[in-house]
Amino acid sequence: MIRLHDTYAREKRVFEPADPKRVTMYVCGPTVYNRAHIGNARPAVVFDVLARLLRHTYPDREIVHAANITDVEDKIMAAAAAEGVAIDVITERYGRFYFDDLGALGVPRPDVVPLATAHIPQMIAMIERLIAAGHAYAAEGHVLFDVPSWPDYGKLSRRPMDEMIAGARVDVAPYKRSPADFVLWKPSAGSQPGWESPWGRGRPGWHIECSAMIEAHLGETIDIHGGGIDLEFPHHENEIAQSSCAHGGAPLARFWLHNGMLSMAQSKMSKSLGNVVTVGELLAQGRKGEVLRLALLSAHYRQPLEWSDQLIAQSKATLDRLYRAAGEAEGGDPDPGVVDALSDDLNTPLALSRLGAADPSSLRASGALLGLLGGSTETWFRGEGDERVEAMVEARGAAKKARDFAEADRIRAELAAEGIVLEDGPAGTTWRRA
RNA sequence: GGCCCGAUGGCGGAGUGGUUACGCAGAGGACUGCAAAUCCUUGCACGCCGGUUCGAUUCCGGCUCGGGCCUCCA
Repeated sequence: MIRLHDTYAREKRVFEPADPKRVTMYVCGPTVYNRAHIGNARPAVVFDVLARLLRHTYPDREIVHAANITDVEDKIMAAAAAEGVAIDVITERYGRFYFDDLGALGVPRPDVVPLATAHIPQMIAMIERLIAAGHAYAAEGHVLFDVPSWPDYGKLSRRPMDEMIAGARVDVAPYKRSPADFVLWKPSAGSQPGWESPWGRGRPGWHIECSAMIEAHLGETIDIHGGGIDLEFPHHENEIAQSSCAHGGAPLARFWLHNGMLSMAQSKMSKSLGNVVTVGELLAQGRKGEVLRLALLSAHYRQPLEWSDQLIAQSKATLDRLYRAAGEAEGGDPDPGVVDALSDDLNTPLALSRLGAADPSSLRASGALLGLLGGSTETWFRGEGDERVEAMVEARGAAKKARDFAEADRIRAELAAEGIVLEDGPAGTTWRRA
């Protein structure tokens, strides 16, 4: 039995898929205009663990994990203009980087990866339905969602609608009926990417993308919708409004899950603040992707997590210990304690602590649920084979046998200087990279 | 200012109405030629003030501090 914290209800609820054959999950993906930072990777890792848990819990059902790519957006246009290249040069480049980075973190490509630009007709169709139903209106080339027409607006984020309508902090565009109304479609100038529509040449607003792609791939009501807590308002609120109004009031998602933010130097990791470290940079520093993954899972997904070198070092130490315990075992079933911990709203820190009590083969299987411990222990500690090191270890063994400890220690120190640690055991000497 | 979330030992981080995980780091010991790894032992906490209760870190209220969001900038 899985229990998940539903942001909408603000409590943990027992999760049971609506469809006996299929489980549907959608997670808001990136806008591809630059390299992903480690904070961007948190939802991808967290919901990958959830997908693994769902596959384990519902082996007879199809698990459909979808995550979109936003490939039309003003920031992309700005990035393309800055480099003097076409839009799709930017989106293809950073889309590829994104999946490469996630792959390094042990996150496979989701089952469905819809591109916004591949769903323009579906977006237009949904907007037309919203207009027909009286929930949207066209004005000066824009189409706006009529927020006051949807009384449940604000329920997810618990914001009183009258305040949103009354007090907008930004300048309100004159064509808006209510300050709270948001854009579904906006006009594109000649040089901007655009598509023909009933309202002229234009492009979609950000929020309608997710609603249309969810409908196209997963249906009207999905089991789980995930994303960062910073998307709760307005993005997810708007998604709910659009989808529910287009579907006669049907809820968009049965469970809303939100991950907490990563911080660095005490504040949210974000480009605008400059306190960012990208996955690519961390990998280039020699950090192993699996270490980064464990670091991201070391706190409960809803808690904020402070990213630091110490966190990385601790995660590395933890993985060293776990790989040692796992040895070269394989097969086995996941430890029930680990499964229970994950089933309780994805309690990864508790699951991690219970990994320590599992026997080797169970440890491997339990690790697989978390996307950890998938490689061989020898590779983990040594990386590529190294004949030169082997020869030095052998030479030191000979020196030891001759009780020439000065020579043996000299060789050991020489290897230590390269970050190679020797360990003398009953079965001989082994070595590893620190 | 509004809404929401959090506050646990040197650090990270679970959990619980009463005996309070786990990991890292530290200390002592075993093992080792010396180490490393491993094992054993061990010190250290529940932001502040009230309330409920036989009893609160755990429930309730207030406060302080920190974080997130506050609309076509996501």
